[in-house]
Amino acid sequence: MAVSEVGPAGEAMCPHRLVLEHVTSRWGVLVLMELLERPYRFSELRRAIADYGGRGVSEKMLTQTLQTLERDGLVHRDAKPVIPPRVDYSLTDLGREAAQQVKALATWTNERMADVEKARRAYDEAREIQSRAS
Amino acid sequence: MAVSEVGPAGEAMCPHRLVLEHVTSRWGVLVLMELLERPYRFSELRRAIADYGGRGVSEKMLTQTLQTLERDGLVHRDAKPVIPPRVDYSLTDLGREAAQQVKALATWTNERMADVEKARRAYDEAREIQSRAS
DNA sequence: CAGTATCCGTGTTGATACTG
DNA sequence: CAGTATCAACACGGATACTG
Repeated sequence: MAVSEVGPAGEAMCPHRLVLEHVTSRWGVLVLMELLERPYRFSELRRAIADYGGRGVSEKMLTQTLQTLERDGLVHRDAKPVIPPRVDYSLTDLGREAAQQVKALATWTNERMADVEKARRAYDEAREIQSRAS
Repeated sequence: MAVSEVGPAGEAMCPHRLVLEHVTSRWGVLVLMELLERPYRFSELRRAIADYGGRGVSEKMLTQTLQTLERDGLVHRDAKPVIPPRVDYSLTDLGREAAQQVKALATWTNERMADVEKARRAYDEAREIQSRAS
């Protein structure tokens, strides 16, 4: 069957929001950023993403993410008819543009991390004081 | 209790990925983009987001999103002690930077929509033909 | 290796009711 | 108006087993 055409709740929404959701999805972000560096094979990509920490991505989710991005024309899938199978994933021109935007966002996040953490400490401290006054 | 400190699955991950998830989250994206235009009150923001289509955001999710973004230092919350209550939300300088990145991504998505839809048609057609050869 | 298919737990979400 | 609290549903994501 076809890859998901609708949002999580199945409701209609303007089409460009869907693409935005695909691109900014949990694994979509990481896939695009990795592929920005170079093409990857399936398992290779899975390992690369695992290095970001956490549990990493399951085969199922990676497959799903790649299919969605391929369908949107952002990722190119090159399946070589050899045994054992070999499939290379790379970005299309369109995908490269998307990935660069995502990368910019990730870079910004990285640069501003100190400010964010400072804000978080201030926020938590304020709440701490407030709850103390119960 | 404190606002979510961990990812969906509860696992540890590098801190900047968390911020990225907050910013690119389902409602985070829309909140940031709306606030980039001007400050909003709570319900006003809820209505504005509903106009994007779909079911819109629930009060709970909007609250949660705003709290997360506030804690990260991206959103400023200004609660006036009046009756009935009035709370204005706006972007901090940090938040404005984030929102601009997000906006750029959304704009790109919008501009490239035609290409994406073309790719989707091609993808679906290819699968159609393949399934016909069963 | 690179998937697909299936089942299933659980977290995220949303509806509802309630408070200040 | 601007939330908080509680509960139920459902989609997401993961584990496993299987295929080409």
